[in-house]
Amino acid sequence: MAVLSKRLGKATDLELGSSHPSSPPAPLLKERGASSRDASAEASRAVKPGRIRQEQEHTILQAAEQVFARAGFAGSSMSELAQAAGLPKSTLHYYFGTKEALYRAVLANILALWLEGAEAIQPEAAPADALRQYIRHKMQLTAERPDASRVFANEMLHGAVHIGDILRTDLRALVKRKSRVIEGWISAGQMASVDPMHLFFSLWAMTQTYADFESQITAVAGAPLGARGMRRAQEHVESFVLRACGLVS
Amino acid sequence: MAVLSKRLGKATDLELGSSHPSSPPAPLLKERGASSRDASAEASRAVKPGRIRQEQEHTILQAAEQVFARAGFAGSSMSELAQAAGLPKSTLHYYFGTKEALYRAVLANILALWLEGAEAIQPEAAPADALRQYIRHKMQLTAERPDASRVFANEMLHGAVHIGDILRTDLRALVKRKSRVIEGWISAGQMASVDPMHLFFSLWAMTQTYADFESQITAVAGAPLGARGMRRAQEHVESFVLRACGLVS
DNA sequence: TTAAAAGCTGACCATTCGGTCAGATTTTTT
DNA sequence: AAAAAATCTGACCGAATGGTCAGCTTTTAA
Repeated sequence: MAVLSKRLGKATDLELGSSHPSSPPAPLLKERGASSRDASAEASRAVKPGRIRQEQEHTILQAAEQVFARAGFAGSSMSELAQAAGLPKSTLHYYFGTKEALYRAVLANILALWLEGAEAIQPEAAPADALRQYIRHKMQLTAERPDASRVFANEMLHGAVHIGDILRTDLRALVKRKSRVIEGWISAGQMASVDPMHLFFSLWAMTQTYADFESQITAVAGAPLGARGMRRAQEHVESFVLRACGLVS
Repeated sequence: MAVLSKRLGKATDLELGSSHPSSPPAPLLKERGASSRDASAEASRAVKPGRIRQEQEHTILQAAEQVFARAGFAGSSMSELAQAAGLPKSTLHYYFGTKEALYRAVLANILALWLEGAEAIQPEAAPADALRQYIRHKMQLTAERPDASRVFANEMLHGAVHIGDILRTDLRALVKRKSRVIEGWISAGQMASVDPMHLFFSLWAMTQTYADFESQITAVAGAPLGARGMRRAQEHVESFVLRACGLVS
C-alpha cells in the first residue's frame, strides 16, 4: 500500500508537472517523504527542504480541497481559493504556479487515498471478511473525507481529463488483479457468481454516494444523516453486498 | 406519472422564475403542453403560442444539456452554449434571459425524467418484478440520456441549490410513499429486511454510476462499455439487487 | 394591406478572471 | 555579520465573462 500510493504519487506529479504553459516561479521540489504528514517529526527534520513551503502547501491544499469540492474546478476562482487559505492570491501562484497545478496537486493527494483499501482482497482471506473490510474502508473515507470524495467525483464526472492516465493504468491494473482473486473465490464455490468488475463499480457507487450526493440524501432523509445515520448506512451496504454475493452472515 | 411530472415542472418553473436580478426581455410563457415533444402534431397546432419559440427553446435546451453535462454550470460559457446551439449568444439571452435561467430550464426537464419509473413499486406487485422493472427503467435512462444524468449529478454534487426544494418535497414524499410499500413486502415475508431508504440510495447509485462515472468505467474496462457492456451491466445490477433483497430467480 | 407583436443580433459594457512581476521582507547558509 | 536563497505581496494586465440594448427583420393579427 505504501509502495503503491508512492508510485502513484510520483506518476501523478509527473503527468502533472510537464504540460504547463509557464513553469512555476519557484523550485517546487516535488518530494513528499515516506511519512507524509506526521506532526511529530516536524521540528526535528525541519531544516533542509523548505519547512515553510511544506506548511504553506499543506494549508493551501487543505483549503483548496474544500473549495474545489463545493464548486468544482471551473467554479472556483483563485481569489476564493486564496481567501479560503487566508493568503493573498499571489502567494498561491508562488507555490503552485497555476490554478490547474493546484488542482492537480489536490487530486494527487486524493487519488492515493482513493486507491487504498483493496489489499483486504486476498486469495487466502474469507470473502465475507475481505468484502466487509473493504466496504468499511470505503465508507470511512466517505464519512471522514467527503470533500475529497466530491473532488474526485467531480473530476470523473467531467471526463477525468487530469487523472485519466492513472485510471487507465494503475486503477485498471488494480481491478484486474483483484478481479482474479474474486473469480478464484467464485470458482471455489466460496461466493455467488458476480461479475467482479461490476461488483467494484457497484461498491464504489454505493459507498461514495453518501458523500457525493449528500445533498440529495439529506433532502430525502429530512436531515443530515450524522454519525448514527452513517453507521446505519454502513450496515446497510455491508449486509446488502454480502447477501448479493451469497455470503449470509 | 404524467400528473406528477407536470406538477413538478410547474414547481420548478416557479422556483425558477422568481429570483432573478433582471426579468427576461420576452414574455416567456411558461407552458409545456401535456404531449411534450411529438413531431406529428407539430404542423397542426402550430398556430397560437409562439411556434418559433417552442422550436428554438427546444434546440437550445438540447444543446445546453450536452454542454452543461460536459463542463457543469460554472464551466460552461454563454458563448459555448450559443455555439453548440448554432445561434448567436444574444438569441439565447432573448429566450432565457440569464445563464442561470437556462440552466434551471435544463434541470427542470431532467428532473421530471428522473422522478419517473417508481410507479412500478406497488403493493400488489411482486417485489422481484417491481424492482426489476424499476432497475430497467433507471438503467435505460442512464444509457439513453447520459448527459441528463450527468447534469443532475453535477447539480447534486454541488449542493443541489437549484433543485433542493423539489428534492425536499416531491422526492422525499415519493421515497416515503414507496418505502411504505417495500416495508409492506418485508413484513409480509416477501423479501429480505432491507432499509427502504438506503435501498433507494443504492439503486440510484448503482445505476447512475454508469453515466456519471463513465470515464472511470471506460478506463477500468479498457474501452467504452457499448451496448453489449451496458446490457451486461444491467444484468449485473438486476441479479445483484434481487439477491441482496432475498429474491432469487 | 397594414399595424403590431415577436424574433433576432452585432456592437458594446462593466466586471471578473488567471496570471505576472518588481521589489520588499524573512529565513537560511556561509 | 554578510551574502544568498527563499518567501511574500500589492499593483497591474490582457482576455474572457455574463449581460444589455438599439434597431433591424420576420411573423402574426386586424
